[in-house]
Amino acid sequence: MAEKLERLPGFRDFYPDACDLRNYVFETWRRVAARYRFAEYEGPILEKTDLYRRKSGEEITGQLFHFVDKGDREVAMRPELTPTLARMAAARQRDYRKPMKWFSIGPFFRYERSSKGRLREFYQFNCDILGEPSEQADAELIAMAIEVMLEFGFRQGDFVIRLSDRAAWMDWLTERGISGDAATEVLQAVDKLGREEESKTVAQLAAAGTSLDEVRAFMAQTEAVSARATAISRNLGARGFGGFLEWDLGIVRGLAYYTGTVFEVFDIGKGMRAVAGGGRYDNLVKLIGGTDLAACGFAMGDVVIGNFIEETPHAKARLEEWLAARRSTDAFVVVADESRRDAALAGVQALRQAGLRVDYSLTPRAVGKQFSSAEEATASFAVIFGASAESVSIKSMSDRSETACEAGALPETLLKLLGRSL
RNA sequence: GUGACCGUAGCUCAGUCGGUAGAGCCCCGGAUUGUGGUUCCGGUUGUCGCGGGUUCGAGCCCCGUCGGUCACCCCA
Repeated sequence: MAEKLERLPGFRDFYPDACDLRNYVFETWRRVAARYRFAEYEGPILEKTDLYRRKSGEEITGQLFHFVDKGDREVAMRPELTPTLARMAAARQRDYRKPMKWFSIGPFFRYERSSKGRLREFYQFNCDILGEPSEQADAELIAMAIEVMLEFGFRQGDFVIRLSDRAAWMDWLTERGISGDAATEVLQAVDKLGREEESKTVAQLAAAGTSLDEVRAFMAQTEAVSARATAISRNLGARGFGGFLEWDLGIVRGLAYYTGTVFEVFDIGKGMRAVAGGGRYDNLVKLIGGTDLAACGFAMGDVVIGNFIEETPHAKARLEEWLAARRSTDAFVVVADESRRDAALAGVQALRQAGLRVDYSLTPRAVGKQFSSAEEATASFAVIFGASAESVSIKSMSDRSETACEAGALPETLLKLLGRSL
């Protein structure tokens, strides 16, 4: 009895349309990274499970695809790149001039129930700056995140950068003598402000030794909260990106390993979701690799940004334009007389070797069908090999005008018609 | 992990009171043996997600299970 071999839940088949969208996203990410002079790197997809335990604790294994390999090693499919980056950076940081501006695009896996924008398999664009403690690095990353969004065709009003400073929170808590679990409680309450019932928040804050009013007064400061925050606002303002910023000290980002600035790219349309997120994590490289190295970075996933593009008309239009260019065909060779198939094949190869995008029917088909295929392929020209030996006809698919030409002169003639040169 | 809704052709879906399944799209062929987007004609495809139960009889009702979607939890 043959069991149905279906795709695993939360994993993805990339049929051509989905693959085109994915490649559009990747290409856009790479183009922006190149502009900001980030170097591309990649790490292994499988790592020791301990690498993730070290950073996040044992609970993390509940959300990992992990198993014991044939060599009795506990291994896990990577759920994120930062621990790998920390390991790699710590091991070889002396080989690279600082600051190290690195980016990566690759697949990640999380064992959790999938929902909108969250699957078990997803791709992420990770950008990090290592070895630069100044907030000028944080600002550079935020600018890059904004530029990625602009490159996708998003505009002011589509998204905003929500940012906060976790270090300012830690200073504030320390001044009040709040530390350890109590500090965690406060940040957790702050994270849930607006989502949790106020009475519960009030009680939680009181138990930790502060109050909702005190917290709100602190949060009202926005970019004046710290010298670092002020510098970031000034930096981005100088670039003309001030309008994208929204200081909100309520952004704590999951109480992770962040030590300074934290920010997220937020969809302010119907989605109201984080499209990308990041921040400064100055202690992680030391924790994982034993070497002190200041670091900050952000990541953007392909699923949410893909949805956001599809839902935003002007971003989608840019995608469609890219797809049309990618799918176009310069010439479709029509074999109108089968006795000329050899000559047509020679023509196909000559055109392809000249760098043109050329297609034709692999097997004999009615001429009308071949033209339909040319139409379907959005070909600019049809090149017809008919009964009259030695000559071919180049027909414009748009205005239907035909140009006769010697078979040997086909590449030059067609390039000229396309407005390109050899 | 909790809850709600949904699983019928490759896709989108219809399927009445329980009586052994249909449309559109797509794809392929033809009308049309050397010239296109239209039109017309024809054709392929289903363990009705899977397993069990009720029934003379289940796509339909009941239970379970798997999968999908959404909300919550979480979000590195």
